[in-house]
Amino acid sequence: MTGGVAFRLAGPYCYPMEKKLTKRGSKRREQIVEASFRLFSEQGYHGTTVGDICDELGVGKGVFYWYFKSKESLFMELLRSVLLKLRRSQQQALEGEQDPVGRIEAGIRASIDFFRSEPGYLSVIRTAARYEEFSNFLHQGQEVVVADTATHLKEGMASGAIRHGDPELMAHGILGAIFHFVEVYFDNNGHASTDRPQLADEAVSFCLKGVLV
Amino acid sequence: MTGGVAFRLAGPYCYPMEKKLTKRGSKRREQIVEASFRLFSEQGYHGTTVGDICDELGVGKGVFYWYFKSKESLFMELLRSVLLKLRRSQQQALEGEQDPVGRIEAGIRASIDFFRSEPGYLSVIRTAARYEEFSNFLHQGQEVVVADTATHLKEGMASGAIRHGDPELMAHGILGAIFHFVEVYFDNNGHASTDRPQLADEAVSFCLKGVLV
Amino acid sequence: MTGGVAFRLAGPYCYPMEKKLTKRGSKRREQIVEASFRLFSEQGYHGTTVGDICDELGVGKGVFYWYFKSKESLFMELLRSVLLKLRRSQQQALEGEQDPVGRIEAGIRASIDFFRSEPGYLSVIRTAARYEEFSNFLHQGQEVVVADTATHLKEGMASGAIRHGDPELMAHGILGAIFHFVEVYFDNNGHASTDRPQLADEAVSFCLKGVLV
Amino acid sequence: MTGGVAFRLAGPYCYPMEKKLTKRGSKRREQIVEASFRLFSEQGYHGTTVGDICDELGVGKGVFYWYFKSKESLFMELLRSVLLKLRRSQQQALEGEQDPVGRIEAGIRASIDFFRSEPGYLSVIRTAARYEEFSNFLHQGQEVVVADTATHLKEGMASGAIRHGDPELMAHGILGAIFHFVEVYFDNNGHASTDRPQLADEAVSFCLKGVLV
DNA sequence: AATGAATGAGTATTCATTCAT
DNA sequence: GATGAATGAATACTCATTCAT
Repeated sequence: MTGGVAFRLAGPYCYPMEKKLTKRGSKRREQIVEASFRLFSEQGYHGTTVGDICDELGVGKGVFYWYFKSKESLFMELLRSVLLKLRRSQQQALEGEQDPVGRIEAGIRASIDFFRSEPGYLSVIRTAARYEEFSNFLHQGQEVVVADTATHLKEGMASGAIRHGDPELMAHGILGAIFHFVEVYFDNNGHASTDRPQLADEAVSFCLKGVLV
Repeated sequence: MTGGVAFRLAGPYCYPMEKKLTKRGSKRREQIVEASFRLFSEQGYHGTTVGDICDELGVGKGVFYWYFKSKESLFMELLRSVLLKLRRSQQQALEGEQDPVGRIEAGIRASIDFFRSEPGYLSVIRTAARYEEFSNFLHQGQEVVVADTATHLKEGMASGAIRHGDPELMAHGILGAIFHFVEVYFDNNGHASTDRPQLADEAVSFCLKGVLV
Repeated sequence: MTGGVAFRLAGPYCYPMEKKLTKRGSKRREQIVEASFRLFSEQGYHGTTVGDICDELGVGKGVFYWYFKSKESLFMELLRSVLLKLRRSQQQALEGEQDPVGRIEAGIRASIDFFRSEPGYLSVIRTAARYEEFSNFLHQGQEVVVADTATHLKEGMASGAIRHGDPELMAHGILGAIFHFVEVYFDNNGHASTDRPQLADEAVSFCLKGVLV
Repeated sequence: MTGGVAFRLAGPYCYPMEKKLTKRGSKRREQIVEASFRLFSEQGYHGTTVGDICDELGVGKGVFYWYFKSKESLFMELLRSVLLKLRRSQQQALEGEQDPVGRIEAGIRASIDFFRSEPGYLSVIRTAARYEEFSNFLHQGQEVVVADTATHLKEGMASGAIRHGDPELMAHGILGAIFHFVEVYFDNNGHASTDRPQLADEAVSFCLKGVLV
């Protein structure tokens, strides 16, 4: 059983354009990815034009379309890569955790650390959530995380550590709360960031213990 | 102390354009509001053009600008109206509740019922969250709800009903979870709706009791 | 021989719409003329909308078209009226002057005083000069003034007071210089007004020396 | 001391958009400049749409915006170029003239020749005078010419060649007269052009007599 | 006389994408 | 691989004028 997110890697948009790239070409491609990540984070998807990206690198627009089929497919690649990174840090965090509750806690902490480490990640995900073109893909990823978390919850219920209830719904509750915390406290979108060291502890408390005595 | 959300009613965008409208005019205005509510819900803000709205009603484009200053201001009006309605249903639900925990529960149930009653409401809010022009306004509203919920939480802590912790953070957790539930279960955005009658009960359980035994 | 400007009073746009107006109607009409004079002066022709004018008076747009055929015809009326007033003050100034040089001087002084008395007059004329629709009419008026001044110049040449030369061209020189002085020193268009008492004296000096033997 | 007009060459709008243009691109850009010069001259600024310009060349609208930031900036470029050309022909004319009166005469003749050579130049300047967006720039240029002419006048006063008086005002008189002559005699705006060979001579007479002792 | 409502052609500008070289 | 050039549909908003009441 996997302990993290198992995003579907197949499907539309999945593989980068089939093209044999020279060393120089790969470098150029990577430059585009980096520049666009920065720009999308700062200005949003529609706020960033293909021209912006090319200007940033000082290249003509043809370059963009040499490496990417479209603006949309570039963003999809970015999104997929962010989700993959998130999944990997979650998986790493779970390794070695035997206790289902411990796994959930580790996942929560890993997620918070992930978004704290690079606010651009949150930005990409939030942007993706905004547009139908991407939200389906995001949804899929989300469902996998939920299913995974639900598995841990079920284990916990079986072992008596977790109260009985709808595990899918609980998982959604956790996910919603965590994502909201991250949005509120790491937001770089014009509002003052209000990160606090104990955020992870309190988030874990909230999700695991609830608010009642 | 108010028991619900107290969205600021003053400020920019607050009052509809000052214009004396005849009965016919008010009707037309209302038609525009309704049509645009529908179209924005279905196609999003940028996906809906002023032309779409006018075509829907079979009128010239000038009509739109007779009643509204701009597309943006119409959307703001829609947004304000949705937030106001939400606030009112929350306030109604709180009336008569003495117990702080009861108030929180009532607020949660009212919110869920609200978005269930009309999926377009959620759509408008989500759309607003997407664009900086509106997200500030939304943010303000959110902060008020959070502050309000935090007040109930503090009362509960004082009375020993609620565990000690950061009330603002707890309030954000509740809000994030609820909003996420609503998004997942009432979403009409291409994904099959999966509403379930016991959603409110389980949401209340999650938020109030937590997931641990 | 006339001593001033004899603007053609016939032609297109010439008579106000044929309509019997009640006392109240005449008043309303006058209000429109006054308000639009002010607005055109401040904001220019295209910068002033029919809506602006009606808003200024707090009336509906129908009112405007009850009294005026079009925005254009209102402006023509304004223009005609300004030119008429200018002509009248010039004529008054000439009365009693026997000497042709004295007549020219009087005309110059009268013109300067006229535009100094009400900067809006200049504004209307300048606006008229900007648009083909009105510039023809203005041109006609100008030609009459020129012809008139040329007559004085010819008389002066006959009497030996004025050097020989093309009288029409001299007249244009005077007119051009005067109008430019007025524009530069009475301009209210964002540039600081720099009116100076001795302007008329110096203008007369410049123009008369230019034509004197 | 400069002997002509020293239009400010720095400031906003001053440099054309920085873009590397191929030979083909430069050609296209030049085509746009030429076509728009013609159209602006014939139809005025607001009377000429970006669409007109592109249609004239049989290209898509995007082309325009590839080479120019906006319609306004294109017109500014046109205006700046016309003023620069005018200044250059004035400067050339002054070279070698030692006598201040001679310099003034040369400047007058150069200006008249300039506008006679290409009526479109006048049209551009007149158009610029119509719109606040451009009139400030024009004003600056004008002030420089006036200051320059005033310098010559002062020299002439010192040497006793020119009567005493306000040099700035005299300079404005000359400028106003010349510009008016040009407008009246070279106008192509629907009125028959009535150019006459001796115009320059008579203009010089009028202006110099006006200022001579 | 007057009002509010409606019209609709008109305009500058943007931008993802394609193409010729 | 890369460039600059070109495309053209799309969009929000304006405003003189007309109309129904």
